Amino acid sequence: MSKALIIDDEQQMRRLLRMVLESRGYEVCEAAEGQLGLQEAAFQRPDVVLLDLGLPGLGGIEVLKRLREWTDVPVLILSVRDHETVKVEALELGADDYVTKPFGTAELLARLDVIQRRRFTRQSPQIVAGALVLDLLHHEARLGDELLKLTPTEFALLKVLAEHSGRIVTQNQIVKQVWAGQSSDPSEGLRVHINHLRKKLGDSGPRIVNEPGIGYRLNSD
Amino acid sequence: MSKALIIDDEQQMRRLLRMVLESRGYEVCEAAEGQLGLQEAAFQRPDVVLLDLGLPGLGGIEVLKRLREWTDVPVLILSVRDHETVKVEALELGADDYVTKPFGTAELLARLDVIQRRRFTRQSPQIVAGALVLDLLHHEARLGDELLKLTPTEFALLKVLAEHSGRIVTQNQIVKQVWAGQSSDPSEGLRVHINHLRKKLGDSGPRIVNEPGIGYRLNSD
DNA sequence: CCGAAGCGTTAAGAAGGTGTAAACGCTCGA
DNA sequence: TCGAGCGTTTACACCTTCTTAACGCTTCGG
Repeated sequence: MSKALIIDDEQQMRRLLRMVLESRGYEVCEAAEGQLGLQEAAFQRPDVVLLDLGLPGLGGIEVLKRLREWTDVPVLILSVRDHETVKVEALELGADDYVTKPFGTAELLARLDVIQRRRFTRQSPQIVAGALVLDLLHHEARLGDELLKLTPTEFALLKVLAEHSGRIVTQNQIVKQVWAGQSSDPSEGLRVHINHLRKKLGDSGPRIVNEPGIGYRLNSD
Repeated sequence: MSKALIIDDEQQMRRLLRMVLESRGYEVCEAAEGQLGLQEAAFQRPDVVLLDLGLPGLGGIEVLKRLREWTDVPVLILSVRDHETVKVEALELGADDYVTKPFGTAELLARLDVIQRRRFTRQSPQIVAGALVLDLLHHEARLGDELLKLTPTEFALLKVLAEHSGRIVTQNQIVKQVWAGQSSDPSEGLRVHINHLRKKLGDSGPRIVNEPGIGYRLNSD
C-alpha cells in the first residue's frame, strides 16, 4: 500500500484529499505547515507528496527545494495560482506534476496514477564517464559529488563528448549535434565553449583533449 | 525501451506508424518536415529513424545525407516510389533497409527487428593489416593494444597503404588519394611523411617498404 | 670507377589550427 | 528600463603540422 503525505494549510482541503486518497487505498499523513511537512516527509517516508504552493511561513517552493536536497519522492503540486512562472519553477525544481485548484477528484487520481506508474519505470537517463555523470532528464552534470553549473550549450557539448567518451568526436559531428538545424556557423565559437568546459571540469576530473585537425576526445581518466 | 523517430509529411502515415510502434513498445517522436526531423534527431537521439523519401522541402535523400554526417543511427526508408535508382542511392548513403508503401505492419516490424539486432552486433568500418587496425569512424590507429598518435596526413597515408596491404601502391595513387583536390604538388614531401610513419610504426610492427621508382608497399608481417 | 637518380633523414620556415581573454549584442526577467 | 547571463565574434599568442630545402646514402648503368 502506498503512503501519501499532504502538506496544506487549509484543513478543509486536507480532509477532502484524505478522503479521496483513502478511498483509493492510500495511507495518508498530513502536515499543516511547511516545516512540519519536511519533518513528516523525513519521518514517514511517503511514496508521494501532495504539496500546496500557497503555504504560509515556509513557502511551497522552498519546501520542494529542501525536499529535493535529499529525496526523489514524487511530488504533486497543488495551487490556486495559475502563474506560469511558479508552475515552471516548481517543475524545474523537480516537481512531478501540477494541479490547479479547484480540481476534480478524477483528475487528481489520474495524475497520481501517472506519477506512481512513472515512479517504477523511471530512472533518469544518464551518461556516465568516469567521475562525470550527466543526468539528461534534470539537465544536471555532476563531477563526483559536485554539481557543475553549465550553460545549455556547454551541457549539450559535454553530452556529445561524454556519449562517445574515450573516442574522438569530429568537429563536424559536434557542431551538427550541438547546433542542430541552425544556420550560423559556430565552428569558430566551438573553441571558446571547449575552453569554458575545461575550466569548469577542473584539473582533477576528465579531460577534453584535442586531436589536431580532427576533433576532441573526452578522457575519463 | 527503444526510441523511434518518424519523419513523414503525411499525418495519417505518422499516426499509423506511431500506433504500430507504440504497440511494440517503442517510444515515438515525430517530425513532419525534413529540417525539423534533423533537429529532432539531434535532440531526441532516437535508436531508429523511419524516413519518408517523398518529403516536401528538404528531401528524404538530403535528410539522410545530413544525418549521416554525424550519426550512425539505423535508418529505415519509407517510399511510395519503387524507383530502383532512388532505392540504391539511399542504401549507398547508409540507409539500413527499405520498405515500399503500402506495407504491412508485420513486414515493417520484421525489418525493424533485423535493424535493431544488427545495431548491437555492428562495429565500425575498419581496415586490418596484421597487428595494425585502422578505425575509420573514430579516426583511430592501433598497433596491437597501443594507440598510435597520427596526424591527419599520416592517417590518410597509412589508410591508403593499409587498404592495399601487401601490394604495391604507386606514388601517383598515394598522392591522388591523400592530397585529393589540392593543387600543390607534395610528391617531394611524401618521403618525409613516409619517414614519420615508419618511426611511429616502430621496428616490430608492419613495415613500409619502398619499391624504387614505383611506390610503396605495406608488409603486415 | 664514376655519375646520376632515387631514397632516407634532418632541419627550418610557412601555414594553419588551437587556447585564451576580452568585447559585443542578444534575451529575459526584475 | 536596466542588468545579468549567455552566445558569438574578434584578436592575438602559441603550438602542431605541413611543406620545402638541403645533404648524405645506396643502387645501378655506363
